[in-house]
Order: sequence, then structure tokens, then C-alpha cells
Amino acid sequence: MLQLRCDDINADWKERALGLRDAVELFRGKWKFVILKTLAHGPLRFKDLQEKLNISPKVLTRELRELEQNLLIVRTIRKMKQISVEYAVTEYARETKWILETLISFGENHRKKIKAQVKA
Amino acid sequence: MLQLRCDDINADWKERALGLRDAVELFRGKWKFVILKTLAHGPLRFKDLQEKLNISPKVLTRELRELEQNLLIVRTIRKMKQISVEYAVTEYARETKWILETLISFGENHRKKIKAQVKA
DNA sequence: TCTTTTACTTTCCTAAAGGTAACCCATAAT
DNA sequence: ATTATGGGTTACCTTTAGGAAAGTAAAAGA
Repeated sequence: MLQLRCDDINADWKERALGLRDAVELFRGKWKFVILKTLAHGPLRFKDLQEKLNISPKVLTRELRELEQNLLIVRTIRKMKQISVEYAVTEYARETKWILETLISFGENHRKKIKAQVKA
Repeated sequence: MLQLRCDDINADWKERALGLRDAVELFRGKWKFVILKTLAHGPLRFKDLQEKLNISPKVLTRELRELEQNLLIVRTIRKMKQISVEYAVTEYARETKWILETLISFGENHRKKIKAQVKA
């Protein structure tokens, strides 16, 4: 009985460790979170994203492909007068909302803290 | 009045963008989150961390220094019979708790989702 | 005195991340 | 016909991240 619960706890944190590892890998790099955050306000076209983020087209393409493969964004070709390609977060991506929110609020606070530290 | 509110909203998201940028930079790489998570269960010595994470000593040293400089962990030299160096999360690091939790739960779920997708 | 242990440091190397610049193709405007 | 725009791709380069292996220094144990 005691042994069983130990195993359960162990299995649990192993799963959690794997989850963390995968999440870290998925969001690794300079851009993934920033792109998700930017698209959270509404879909954008390739060019708009590129200009808003100041990211090179090569890197942007790669990041968008990876996010798409992980079901976090969708790419839709819209045949307007001029063809345009729109990127939008998926419903599934809303599950990253709290990651983004907690990261942002930590980051905002941390900036102040570090600045204060430098002054002191 | 309308202009004022617009400016406020703008300033707000600029701050948020800076926060996100800083947070991303701080936690960038393979190890920061994993180390914080591992130390969250209690302090560990250098060797223990190294073996638990399977990380090279060089990289571990670097990551620990960076976390220390950002006030997220403390390094204490304990003069036991044999000298030992202990690393522990700070009180401040508890503010990263929700980042870790949301990352982990997303990651755990995402693993299942992606596996399901591969099967389908 | 010799060996172990801990906590690193140093050197060397590979691979991933990211940037710049130039180019390509389709459509649209002039 | 020419130019501009959008959505990329390609080639090239630098920087950063990370790992392997060996070495170092201080203390403890045999």
C-alpha cells in the first residue's frame, strides 16, 4: 500500500518531467511565445508579422511551420483581390494563455526588480 | 480623453511586450526551467543536480550562475565535515511557480495530443 | 602518503539559432 | 511593358547553446 503510493507519486513526477521537457523543447528559442502572443490579438499576414516583430523571413517561416505542426496556429490562404496568407492561433492555442500571462507578469515585475537592484 | 486611453493601452502592451521579451531571454535554453523545477522540491548539491539532470558540469555552472544573478536561487557553502555547496530556490522564485505549473500541464497534455494525432 | 570525493574550470568540438542579403514567383497596379 | 507588393526561398555567416573529456584544487579517508 505504501509502496503503491510511492510508485504512483514517482510515475506522476516522471510524467510531469516529460511534460516539462516537451514544453521547453516546443517553446524553445526567441520567437515562439512572442508570435503566439502577437497572434493572440487577432490573425495577421506574413508581412505584418514580420514587420511587427522585426524578424527575418527565414526564421519567421520556420517558426510558423513549427507552431503549425504543433497545432497552435493555422495558415490560411485567402484569395482576395491580392492573394494573402493569414496566420491565426487555433482554439487549442488558448491553452497556452496562462503560460503567456504568467510569463509576462513575471517578466514585467522582474524588470523592475532587477532595475531596483542595479540602482541599490 | 480618448487619446489618453489609447496611449495608456499602448503603453501597457509595450510594457507587457518588454516583460515577455525579458522573461523569454531569462528562461531561454534547455535547462533553466528544469533546474528551477528540480530545486523546487528542496535544495540540492552540485553533484546531485548534475546526476539527476544528466547535465555537463560546465553548462550546469553557467546556468546556476545566471539563475543566481537573477535572484532565483542561492548558493550556500556549507562547512560540514566535507565541504559542500548547496543550491536552493529563493522565496522570489516561488513567483515562477505558475509558469512551471502551466508549462508542465500544457506539456503533459500536448504529449498525449500529439501522440493521438500520429496514430490518427 | 596516496587515493577519493566534491565542485568546479578549461579546452575542444558540433549543432542549433538567428541574422543579412539576394533572389524568385505570382499577382496587381501604372 | 515595367514596377511594386506579398510570401516566401537560398546561400552565407556569426553567435549561442550544449556536450565530451581532461584537468585542478581543497579536503577527507585509508
